[in-house]
Amino acid sequence: MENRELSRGTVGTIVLKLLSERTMYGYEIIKEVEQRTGGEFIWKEGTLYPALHKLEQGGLIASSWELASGKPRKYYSLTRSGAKALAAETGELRKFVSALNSIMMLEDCHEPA
Amino acid sequence: MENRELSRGTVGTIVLKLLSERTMYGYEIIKEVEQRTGGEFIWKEGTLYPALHKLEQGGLIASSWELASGKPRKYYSLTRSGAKALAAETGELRKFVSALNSIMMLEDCHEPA
DNA sequence: TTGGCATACATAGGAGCTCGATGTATTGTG
DNA sequence: CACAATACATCGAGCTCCTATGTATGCCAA
Repeated sequence: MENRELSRGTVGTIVLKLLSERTMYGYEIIKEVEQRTGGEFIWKEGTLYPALHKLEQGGLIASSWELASGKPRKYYSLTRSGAKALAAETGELRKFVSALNSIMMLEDCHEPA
Repeated sequence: MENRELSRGTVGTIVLKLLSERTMYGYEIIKEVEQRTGGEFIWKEGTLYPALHKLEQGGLIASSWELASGKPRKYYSLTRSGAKALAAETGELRKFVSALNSIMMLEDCHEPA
């Protein structure tokens, strides 16, 4: 993404969303985000790890170290509070995009099948 | 908006979009944005005025003082460079929303009429 | 075997943007 | 006549994300 300000405020919500689908570790999240967005969102370690720590401190996610192919990985999972936060933030995001469209008229809609 | 980070990076683009429709002055822009978004985007003076100055410095908009009902107003209009920037930034915004949807699946679509 | 790359964690510092607060001044209204 | 709305402007605070840096392991190729 060229405009580095746009992604602000979305990192935490995206992490919660991914963890609501399955347990994941940090590096895996970075790669998953990059893949799903077709390389549009490329997060740096300095972006994700502090965000994960903050989410854990807030009790929205929980972590546990596990061994995979000899390397220790810190797996994160969504807590009940995290699920609530995800719902709330998804609503905020939806309102934001809707408001943005009311002026910019981006019309990010798919063709009917 | 509750999440104050979301609006980051969108102010300049929204201003360009509004000025592409008609010439406007600062205070008018604030009210127009508030009205069109149904109160979702409420910009403060400390948000808009520095943004306007930066856009003008960059040559994307031009200003001229005019008198309306005794009060001096600084009217802004889009320059040719501004129109180009608007097109580019609109594309960026569209890609951003699309990438966001690829993970969050907000589906901000309207019902067919 | 040794160098390089991907993997995997982490933190500190800097930069940029928006908001809150504050200031000035005029117009319209109750 | 006081107050709200209009209309401009700036400064400092706060938050987030990126760059840079550091550590360490596993794997593959030369």
